[in-house]
Amino acid sequence: MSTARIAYDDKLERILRIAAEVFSEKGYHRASIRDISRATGVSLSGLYYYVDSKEELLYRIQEHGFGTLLANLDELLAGVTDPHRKLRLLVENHLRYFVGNMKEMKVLSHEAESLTGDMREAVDAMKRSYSRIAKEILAELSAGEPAIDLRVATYSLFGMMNWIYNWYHPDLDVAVEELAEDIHRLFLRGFIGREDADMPPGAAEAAPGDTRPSIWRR
Amino acid sequence: MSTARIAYDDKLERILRIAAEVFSEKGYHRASIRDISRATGVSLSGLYYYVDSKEELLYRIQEHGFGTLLANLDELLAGVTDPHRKLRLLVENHLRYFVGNMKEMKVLSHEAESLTGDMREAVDAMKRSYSRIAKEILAELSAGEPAIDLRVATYSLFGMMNWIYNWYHPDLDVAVEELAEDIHRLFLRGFIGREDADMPPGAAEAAPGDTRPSIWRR
DNA sequence: GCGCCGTTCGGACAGTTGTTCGAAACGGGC
DNA sequence: GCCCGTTTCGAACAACTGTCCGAACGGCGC
Repeated sequence: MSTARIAYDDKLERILRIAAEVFSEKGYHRASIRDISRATGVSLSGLYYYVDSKEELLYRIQEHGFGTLLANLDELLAGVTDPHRKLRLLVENHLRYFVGNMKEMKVLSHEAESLTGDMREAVDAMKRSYSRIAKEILAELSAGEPAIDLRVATYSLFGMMNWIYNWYHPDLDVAVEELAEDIHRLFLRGFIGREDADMPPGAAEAAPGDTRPSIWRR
Repeated sequence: MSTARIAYDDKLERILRIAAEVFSEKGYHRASIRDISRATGVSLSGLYYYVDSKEELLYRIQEHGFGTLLANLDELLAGVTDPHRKLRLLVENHLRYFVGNMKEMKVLSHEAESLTGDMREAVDAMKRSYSRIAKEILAELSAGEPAIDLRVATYSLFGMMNWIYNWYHPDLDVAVEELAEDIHRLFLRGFIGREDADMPPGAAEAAPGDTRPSIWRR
């Protein structure tokens, strides 16, 4: 019974992972269930044993990706009070997962509007709490006198980070560590205005290398 | 004869403008030619008198948008030598058009991969020359010792600017002028590191208010 | 060996897609 | 008033879409 459950979960996970690849390559609407059937080796109707609809496939991919991103951020931020450190951890967490799961993250970033109804709302809610965390960190960081509109700053940060699926190639470009460092520095100096003022020692250092290569296996 | 030509052009332009709206609302693949027929009031087969295929519709929208963006940038940069000033003008030009033509620009940003073959290549070529201009400005700006990888910096800037279709609402958010100022400051300080050093007076000032509200009418 | 139940799949369904074709309507110049 | 090139459209096409149904399969407990 338990081994059957595990087999079921494994197969579902495999379907989701491959579906994410197909969606990221062709786009959600252009990709057909038949494409996913072909890519997974599971028959057309067989897919419907694991999932109720094509939309649920997209939902579970987004839910899974965003859930992991959020959970890991919570874990990383636990006990940390210094906002400089928090920002650094957020950027690093975000980019590490983005680069480590480019296909899935492209689907998260690019297919935001492809969900409808309750599933759309559920994912949007996660997105809202994620950006609220970021916005609060920036508010602490600017401490009273934000020279730059907080909404503009928050979404500029996300823009820098989420845009990478449009250009970043792990083979050609700088490694993730440097990418995270560059984007962190770019944003922080721009936002704070003065270089590293008030920053406690170690706040800008990289987090210990907790790689966790795939969101599908923890 | 000439008035007929004008009528033809006007109608084609109207079709493209409305098609851009439909594409931006439903996405290119989810929107059907029938949707565009309904929105424009032109019959299904009537559309094919103006355009050879659905893909050409998308192509002409992207071509038109990018072409205007590039042409106006060229015009603005003509004769300007100071890289600080150039950057400011680039950001302002980009954001002004983005905000003034949000629907079309969303189609440019979001449907980059929806074109194929030669049309894709043609638009990609425009995109390449646009980012080359930006990259060269950043190279001049950093003058020999770029603390941040140039590719990372360039695409971070584009990320900030192009992401706005995901969050910016003209009614709720700061005006375009402030948006451009914030993003310009955010990026410049982050990239240069020291505040406004070496910046000639007036370089950070806004360009004269040449609004040009729509790319479809010049 | 038998029956059960979780799993798999071929084949079909109705609806939608982009595109085409031939004919009709239009309008300016004779 | 007629003619001819431009413009418009209804109707149809084949291909493809997401989803569903009923039958078959497989291995496990008895």
